[in-house]
Amino acid sequence: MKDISQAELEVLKVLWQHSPATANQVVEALADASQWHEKTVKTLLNRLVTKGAVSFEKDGRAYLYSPVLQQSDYQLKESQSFIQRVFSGRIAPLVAGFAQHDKLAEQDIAELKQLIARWELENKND
Amino acid sequence: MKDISQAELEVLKVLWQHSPATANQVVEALADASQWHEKTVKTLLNRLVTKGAVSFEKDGRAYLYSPVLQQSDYQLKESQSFIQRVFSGRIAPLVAGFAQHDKLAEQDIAELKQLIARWELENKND
DNA sequence: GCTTATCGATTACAGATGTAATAGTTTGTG
DNA sequence: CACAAACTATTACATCTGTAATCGATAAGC
Repeated sequence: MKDISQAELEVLKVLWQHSPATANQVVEALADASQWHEKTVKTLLNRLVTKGAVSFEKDGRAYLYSPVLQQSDYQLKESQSFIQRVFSGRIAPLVAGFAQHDKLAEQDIAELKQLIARWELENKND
Repeated sequence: MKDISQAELEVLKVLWQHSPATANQVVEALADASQWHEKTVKTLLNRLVTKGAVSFEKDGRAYLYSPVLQQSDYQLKESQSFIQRVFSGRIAPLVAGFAQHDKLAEQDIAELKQLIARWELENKND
């Protein structure tokens, strides 16, 4: 699968939230957040189809688009490549950077603690 | 500062590890990891200079290159934009994804626990 | 049935990027 | 001093990306 560009990602996000969707529904969903012309959004949809990240089925004259690439798969793959590229594969330094610059909220800490606890339960083979 | 491309980043990494460095030193440092032609590396160095991410001073006929953009600054900025783009700004889901796919090592957990502890010390105003 | 509005498909075009090759300049060497 | 070697600067070029406009088909209304 070819890389998804940043503009394409915004379109994909819409489909992840609600699919299948017509091109116009996607255009409308993006109307608030972006200033994209309808033609632009349709080009992006097309490129996503070409890249295999989105599929469609005909519904009369219009198409109904659905994501093929799932959000969780995208997130995992992008996370891994990002962490590899920028932090040589180590995840803690990323979180540490956030902590140092006050980008961590109470909620983040709580969630991190919880998932650490879960991890330790499942890996109690110390 | 214009965006640093992925190829440019590899060059920057060399300078973060050792600077100042001549173009040839950078070329050699990249010789193992990549198949880049010498000319390619020099083009990338040039683009980094144009983008303001790298500076140089003349040393005879050759230049000595140094990073202007610091690694920690780059990491923080990229992390924030990545987390925003891919995880709507929440960092815990990223770590959770790693945990679910067994991408977390003992050491990662240890580091995370430690930084959480530090965070809680500094934010004991609950 | 014909025309028009509406879809998707195709084409456009400038800037970024990957990956070099060539041109121009300086310097060490004979 | 002249020439060659070694640097950097400039140029090249295909592909990807952002951002649309135009073309061609088709469905809906009159």
